[in-house]
Amino acid sequence: MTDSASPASTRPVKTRFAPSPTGYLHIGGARTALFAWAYARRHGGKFVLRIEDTDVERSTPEAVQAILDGMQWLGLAHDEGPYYQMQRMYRYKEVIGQMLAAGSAYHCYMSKEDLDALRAAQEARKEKPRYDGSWRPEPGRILPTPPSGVQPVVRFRNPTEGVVAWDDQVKGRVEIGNAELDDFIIARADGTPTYNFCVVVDDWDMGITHVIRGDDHVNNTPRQINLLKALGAPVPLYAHLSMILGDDGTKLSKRHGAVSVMQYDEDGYLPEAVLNYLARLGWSHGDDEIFSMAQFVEWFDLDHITSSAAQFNTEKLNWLNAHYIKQTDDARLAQEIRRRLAREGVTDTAAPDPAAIAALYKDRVQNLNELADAAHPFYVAPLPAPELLAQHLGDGAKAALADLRSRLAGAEFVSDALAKILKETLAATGLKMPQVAIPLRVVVLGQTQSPAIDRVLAVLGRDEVLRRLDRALA
RNA sequence: GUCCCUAUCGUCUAGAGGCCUAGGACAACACCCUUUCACGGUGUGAACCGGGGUUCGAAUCCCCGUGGGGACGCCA
Repeated sequence: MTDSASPASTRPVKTRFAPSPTGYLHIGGARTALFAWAYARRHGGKFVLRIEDTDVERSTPEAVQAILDGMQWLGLAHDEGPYYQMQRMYRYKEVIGQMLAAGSAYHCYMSKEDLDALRAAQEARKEKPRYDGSWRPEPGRILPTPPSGVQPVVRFRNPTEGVVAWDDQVKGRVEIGNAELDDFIIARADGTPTYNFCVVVDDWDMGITHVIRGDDHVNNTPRQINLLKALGAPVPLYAHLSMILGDDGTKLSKRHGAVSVMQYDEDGYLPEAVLNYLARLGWSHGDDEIFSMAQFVEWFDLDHITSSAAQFNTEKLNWLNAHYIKQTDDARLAQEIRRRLAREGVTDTAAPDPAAIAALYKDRVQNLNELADAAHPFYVAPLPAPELLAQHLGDGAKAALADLRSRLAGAEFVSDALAKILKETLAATGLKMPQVAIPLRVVVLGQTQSPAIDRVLAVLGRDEVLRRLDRALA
């Protein structure tokens, strides 16, 4: 048995991102969302956000918010939803009722304890653990009498023969024998429906044509296809994305590497950089490495998704981030400087203009926090470390700085003029540029390294430069 | 244990039988630029998991190993 011809390809494209709100949006989920979003955009279709919150124990409103925040930060806007599965209970119950009536589902009274014992016995025999069908109705078969006081679960009457197959848009054709599957539970004893069932009803009701999701769902796909067929619903196309491994090649977990996308904001990454990085992680377009989301949407296809797992590489992300920071206009970077400095309690950023500082540093930093760190001494006069002073502020250097100070008093504070004055001091003292520039940097910024010192002085401004010079020479 | 997926430089990848002496990017290294450090520029080293087939020809197709991953829940 193969796919019943599904009209998926003739329906308007509709994809979905369906996270369960049991934690934040992590990098793997973000990539899945990005691909599903891009596919819908690429084909002029719709992108649905669906919150799979049927696990009442673990779902939290905070997690829902975290996912929404993450999507917003990335700029992945949905066209429909968010739908909440808990709000669709009436529909699930309706479909379960229909299936029970049609005989494609049945009540099972096996207790959890008996089920566990069954599984344990099967594992002891080195068999694949599965339900044994003891409550499955068959023609001519007499079922046991339901025990009193036991609330039954509802199981799907899975076909016992043949194979389920689909042409996975990433992995190619996948076939799984029905003999490998068992009659899985679609409604718990308390009546709440389970994952595989909700997904199927939702994908059907919402008209999902392309299911783009993580690799870990490959094993659910044959069950969902069987369910879809039992319901007479069209079977969507499936594309299973392989997982993203941590920087060290091991699986991402909450304890290890699977950080919230919002952590990237915290760490100074631009969403453009994260998006571009994610787009290239598991998908490619020839040799292209740097591209906008508009370009990505134009290029994105399922054919060029890699089928093997990819290892996350922070260094490449850093490179992209540095690139995007260079491209970003100074006004936006100034906002980022303000926001990040404020986190450290530096709120007075009136002067110098943070945009001027951004211009000075944007092509030498890898992330926004470095940019803010660079800006910090412009607002808070640094206390140069004693070692630096000892190393760089000898008598010769002090004399040179004193000479410079006297020339600076009446100078115009623009970099060209300042560069000229610096050269005058070199001529007067016979020193080389680094012999003056480095002590100057130490005194003015508390660091031995900075952009061209004339530009730094110009941005810092006369009053502040003279004040810092005087303090050091006192 | 059973089932499923997977395998090209350290990493992300190009590659759909001859265009491959395997290309690009990050990282590394070297040199250049330089007012320090970066940025930038140029260049170098670096890979088809192993074994069998198929074919005139295989990184590309098939099989078997091996490695890696996933699934086997009244979680999603």
